[in-house]
Amino acid sequence: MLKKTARPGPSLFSGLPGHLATDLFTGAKPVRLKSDEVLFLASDPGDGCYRIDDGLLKVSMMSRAGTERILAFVGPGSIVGELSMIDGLPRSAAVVAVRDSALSFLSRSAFESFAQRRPEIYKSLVTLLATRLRETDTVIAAGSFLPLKGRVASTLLELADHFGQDVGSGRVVIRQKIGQSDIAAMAGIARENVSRILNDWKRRKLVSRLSGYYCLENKAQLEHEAEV
Amino acid sequence: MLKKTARPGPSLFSGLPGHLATDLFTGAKPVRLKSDEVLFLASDPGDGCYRIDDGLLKVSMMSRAGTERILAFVGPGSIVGELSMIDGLPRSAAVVAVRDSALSFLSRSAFESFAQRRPEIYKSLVTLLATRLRETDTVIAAGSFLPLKGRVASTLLELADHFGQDVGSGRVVIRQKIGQSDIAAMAGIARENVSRILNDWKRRKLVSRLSGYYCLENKAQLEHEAEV
DNA sequence: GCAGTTGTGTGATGGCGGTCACTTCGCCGC
DNA sequence: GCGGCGAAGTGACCGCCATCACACAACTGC
Repeated sequence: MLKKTARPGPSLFSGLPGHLATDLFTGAKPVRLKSDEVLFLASDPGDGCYRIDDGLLKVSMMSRAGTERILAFVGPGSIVGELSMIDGLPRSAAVVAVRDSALSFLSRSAFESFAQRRPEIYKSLVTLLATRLRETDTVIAAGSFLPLKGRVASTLLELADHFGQDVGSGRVVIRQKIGQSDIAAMAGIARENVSRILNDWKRRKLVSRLSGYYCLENKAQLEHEAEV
Repeated sequence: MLKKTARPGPSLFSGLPGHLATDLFTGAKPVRLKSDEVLFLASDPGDGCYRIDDGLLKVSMMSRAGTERILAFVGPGSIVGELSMIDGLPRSAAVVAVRDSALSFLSRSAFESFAQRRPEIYKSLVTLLATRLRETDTVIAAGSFLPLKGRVASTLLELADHFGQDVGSGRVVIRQKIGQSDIAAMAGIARENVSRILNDWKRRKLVSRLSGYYCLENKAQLEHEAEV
């Protein structure tokens, strides 16, 4: 399981080092999305990436049957759409705004001319992609080895890593309105089971809800559930 | 589904452009592995990568219960272990020789001093990682949406992409001795079901076996099975 | 407040696919 | 050839989890 210290402030997810990002995205075209608006869909053509300035989006894949698998929620500081920027191939996943959001669009050519002047950007990109790769590996492992509970635990911990705020004695609040259908789509299981599991854990004091936000009461125990 | 034209010759999987690779790996320490020998295991420390010069290895993850999930088979020209080289973190997966193999080891420091002189290497690395990411996304999608048959089809097609040799009228032979337990571990399902599915397809003339090698008789139909 | 809408809780049911227990095949060495 | 042994085939069983079908809460806009 990948650990990341939850920081308040920006760069919640895999982003770029601050100074580089500001330079790279100066002059980038601002984009605004309203809640539920689609940035792009899988297999769309596209050759640029976006930095999230504000809001919250989800990265997901859809089956033809319409079921959704959420790969990640991404907030301010994160980059999305970098794969198509790199290789020019169609989008590999969809990105949809979960609520009103503001992004900056960077075209492939703009990126390449910037990279000409500042080749260090590639080094940062490499780091970013490596982080992504480790995360997806974790997802594959969870999907391969863990039973339902384990996957939910793993999902909650991932959310806590990205959006968690520690509130003493190991309690972590997930500071985003995430519903159980979202958790289900992240874990790749049925929504009903998320409900059952979460209630079980509530009874056993592993998690709680504070005014609509889920709160991990006993992270260590959850990590144990997520153990292979 | 990611398509790649099957080429004969080296660079079966994601590798580096030839000239760069030769420069980068001159002076790399040669490593030999016998069949079944372990190159490294997940969570091992490690900070260098390997290029495969000859042989065949598998990249896999193990559950604590001992079940295995194979992420990929990799042959000559491919790179493994690059994540730890990039970020210095422990190995994210295990790499084991499927048969006697020869590799070249490149330490992190050697890489970095090379990168100092030839920053273009980062660009290639970025491309390599992007390809990996697209592949793992495909795996997640298959695991999320496809039923057993679909996953087996998807696995066979992946093998065909990497190791396939076209032998006319759309027939493709997978030129590696891959057993059904391996296919099962790649698809993330039980070996018995691979057997049942493969036999069903043999009867329906979708696949066949030519002296121990699996052969896709009707790739189009398999692609249809792998459709979401 | 009330109705509409969206999110959540919980039982009943059924099926996909994993597991177990074999048998059968094919290949290698002697 | 003939054991031996690992890989492959196949049936029977059964458990996990998706699905269906609701009741119920919680949160909107009037």
